[in-house]
Amino acid sequence: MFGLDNIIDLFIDNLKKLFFPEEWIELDMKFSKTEIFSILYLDKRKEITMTELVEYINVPMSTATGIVDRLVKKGYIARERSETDRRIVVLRLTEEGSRLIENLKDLIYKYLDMILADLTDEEKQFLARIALKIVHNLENRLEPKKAETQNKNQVKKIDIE
Amino acid sequence: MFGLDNIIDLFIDNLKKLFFPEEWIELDMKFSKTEIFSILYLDKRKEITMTELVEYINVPMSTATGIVDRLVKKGYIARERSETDRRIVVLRLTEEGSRLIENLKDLIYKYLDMILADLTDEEKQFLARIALKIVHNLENRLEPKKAETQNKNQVKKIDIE
DNA sequence: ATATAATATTACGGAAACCGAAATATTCGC
DNA sequence: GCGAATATTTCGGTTTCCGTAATATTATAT
Repeated sequence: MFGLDNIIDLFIDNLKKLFFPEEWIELDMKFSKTEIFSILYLDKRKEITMTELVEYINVPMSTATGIVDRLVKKGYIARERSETDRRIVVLRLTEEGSRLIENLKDLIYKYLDMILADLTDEEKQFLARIALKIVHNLENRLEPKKAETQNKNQVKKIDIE
Repeated sequence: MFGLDNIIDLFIDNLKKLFFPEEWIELDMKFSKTEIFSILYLDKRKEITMTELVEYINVPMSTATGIVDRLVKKGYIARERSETDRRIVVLRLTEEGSRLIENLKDLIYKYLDMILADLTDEEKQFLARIALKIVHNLENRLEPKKAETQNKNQVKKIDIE
């Protein structure tokens, strides 16, 4: 369509190089996939409950307990009871957890830097703009909650068959 | 440095949406990570030996045998002995395996298409060019084998401590 | 020709991370 | 106080990987 066809093949061929450089290995050893997602989600939300975590990473409650167990034992997240409702467990990153995220972002940043080394400044600028656009697109496309609720009581288009 | 700093945060926040859309789920259920890499590598190389596979996916031989066992049982790859050296096992994709790859590429293509929906044609063109550059950069950076072997018997730099 | 090396499979036992179901504990709201 | 909500614990089972060692088959070198 617009010349990305063959690029896809190229990217698939280089998938391994792209997503599994040496730098990732340590991370890969330290955490499972769900653990990484849990930490990242926690970093984003600052405070979440077990139920929220379960909804996000999409695992049974018993599994989530295990995941959190490990992360607590490793010292990356803190597990406290809510003051207002003592049934609820509140998760948050410890300082070590925050440091971990910082390091992770640093790693990603350096990795990107390496990958983008060949690009000119203009290309980088352009790429940054496009990346922003893509992320926004993603957000709208996969999470149109706000828009939905906003339009909820406005107009209801009815498809006619 | 060039405006990608905050973009990284944005991307991390959307990691899950980016890399684990609904479409991927079926794939995730059907294969382990190493299985996917094995199939993709096989598609790229057309024919490989167990040893080559092991070098690529970086697992013990006994594990690789298990991986291939599963993929053979599922009908995606064929396992034959080399005619010229009967110790060697030659792996190749079956027709069903090739179809699988085709579908996978199709999936990726559609997914990309969705993600890039917001971009103008010029932006897509530009992105294609940049992508090419990045991949080439990757190839040179992580696989300078040819250059190495060429220089092998030329000069040997000796580190002095 | 025989010993050695290379290639791969098989056979263990063991670990990590997950599933799902059921039992338990605490606490909240009514 | 009772039923619902929140989370943990327990338990048996599955998958996928690890690492070691034994075995089988074939190629190569002396």
